[in-house]
Amino acid sequence: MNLLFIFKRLKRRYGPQHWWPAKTPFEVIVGAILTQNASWENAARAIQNLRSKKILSFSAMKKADTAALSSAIRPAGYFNVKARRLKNFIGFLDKEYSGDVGRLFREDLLGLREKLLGVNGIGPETADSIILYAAGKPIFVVDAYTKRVFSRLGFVKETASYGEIQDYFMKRLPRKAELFNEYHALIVEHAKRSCRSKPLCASCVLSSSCAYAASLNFSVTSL
DNA sequence: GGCCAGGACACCA
DNA sequence: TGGTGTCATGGC
Repeated sequence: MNLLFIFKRLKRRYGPQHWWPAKTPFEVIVGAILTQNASWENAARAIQNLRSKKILSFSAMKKADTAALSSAIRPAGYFNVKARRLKNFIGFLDKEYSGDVGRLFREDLLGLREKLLGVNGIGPETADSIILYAAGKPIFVVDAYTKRVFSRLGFVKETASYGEIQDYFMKRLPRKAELFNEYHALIVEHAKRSCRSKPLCASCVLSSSCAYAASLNFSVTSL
């Protein structure tokens, strides 16, 4: 049982996920910030508000004041914080790349990651989501779902850091953006359907008593 | 009414 | 380096 095998089973079960749900790379970036510790549904509401208020572009967002932004993105939660974070990114993009996302993405993967992490409000997961889903560069995105599912499976420790989990995947998978794209999306889809309960659900994911695991033909003993 | 959702950061020891 | 408090809406 390896990571590619799990990927194939997840894909067979859930099908292609077509991530990221956005129209442009800029919208991916906005969405990545808005979905921080929020459901995608709420982030999508906030994006729709930005769209209808015509502040879903670099130039419009640059002109908009923070109060207008925060008012539009209320449904995503933490709206004051996230409005500031959007502004931080806009300021960074303006200053260093003249507002051109394409120029930003011409940085090599590690350079891009370092640049993004330098923006206050963009942490590891948000940076990697932007790199993978907006820039199309191969980096594995780790989120709470990834950690929950794969620590339960015994692949990584429950206390593993973001970097440790990311290394675990990237050392064992071919470095292909399409694979990383689909894998992360499938983990999210699977976890949303089967792993919501807390404390850790013993029957989650790969236990033979888990309906979803059974549907995937997984079992802990076959690991 | 409580818990959770595709985190990140400031602050502290 | 690691732990804790904070930010906040909307669905179940």
